[in-house]
Amino acid sequence: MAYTVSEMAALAGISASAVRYYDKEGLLPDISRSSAGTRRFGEKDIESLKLIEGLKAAGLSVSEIKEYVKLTKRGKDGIEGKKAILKKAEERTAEKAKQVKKAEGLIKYQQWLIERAENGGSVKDVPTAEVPPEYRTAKRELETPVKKTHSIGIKIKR
Amino acid sequence: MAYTVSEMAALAGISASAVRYYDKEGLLPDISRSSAGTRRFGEKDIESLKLIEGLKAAGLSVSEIKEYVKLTKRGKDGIEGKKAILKKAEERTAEKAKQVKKAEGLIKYQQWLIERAENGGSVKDVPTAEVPPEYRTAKRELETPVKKTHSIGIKIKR
DNA sequence: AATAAAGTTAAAGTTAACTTTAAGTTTAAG
DNA sequence: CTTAAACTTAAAGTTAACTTTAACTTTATT
Repeated sequence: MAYTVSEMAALAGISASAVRYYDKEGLLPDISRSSAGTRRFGEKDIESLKLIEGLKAAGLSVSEIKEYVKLTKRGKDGIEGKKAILKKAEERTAEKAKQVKKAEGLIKYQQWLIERAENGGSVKDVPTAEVPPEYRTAKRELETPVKKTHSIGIKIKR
Repeated sequence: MAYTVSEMAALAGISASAVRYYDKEGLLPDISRSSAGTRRFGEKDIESLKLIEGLKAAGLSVSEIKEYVKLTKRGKDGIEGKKAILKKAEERTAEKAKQVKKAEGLIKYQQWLIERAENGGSVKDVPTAEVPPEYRTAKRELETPVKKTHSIGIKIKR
């Protein structure tokens, strides 16, 4: 019923040093110790580690997880705080999803450009009309990196 | 027709130090210099910067972009290498897409658990039958962090 | 009891992609 | 010609999430 740090790490599929790190950072609340000072983990600590791993996979930072764990200990009083943290994570995830889509598009466009080059097409100044519609977004992104938010005074020529 | 480093940076929406960094790392090939040594960027350098930004957004690392640029200079001879780099980026992107989906699921499940707690439900030992089907994957992920690849000899109890 | 394996802490190291700083030139404007 | 603004380089700093190392102690087994 009592596990050492290495056993816990093995159970969670992470390293012992990571478990010690989480403990030091306060993500694992109230880990008991033997009289001599070695950590003794119990069943509920396994739950804690599972939650940590889950929250990490959900995109929370270590300090957010720390906060989340602290809020959990406050019971109902901690609910609003936890909702706020999850909402932020949700927004970041949505942002990442966008980036992934953009990346997919850019990669496919580059691949298309290479295919085209292999078939003898030029790589310079590819007319939009020749670009399959699904790659046009990517093409535009490669053409307009200029942040033209509203002319912040970019002076050219000198 | 000739831009300074700051002008180029403004055009690309990045910092001047980042442009100098890319130059130092060899992502911007053959940037010309004034007789006194200051960088002078031309139109084709704008193209280079655009490509760099695109490849970054596509998930390539700085060293991969360096390689990609180098391969581009080798023309047809570089095509296979470029394909390989893009393929790796494609795989990483697919992996990220998976992670994003997992994160979404875990976040939604936590939110659902909180809702449930607000409505008086317990948080400990939620029976799967009460969990909406769309959250069950997340629930399972929180329950099985154990990598049971094939018993690598995790010995418990001591 | 001896010994190896594993535990403990604090502090330093790792990595990527830049940024910041320092110390010194160059350029553009007046 | 004089400045202020911008340029240059090399080197050090930043950040997150761990990992590694060092020096030492505890535990398990023989």
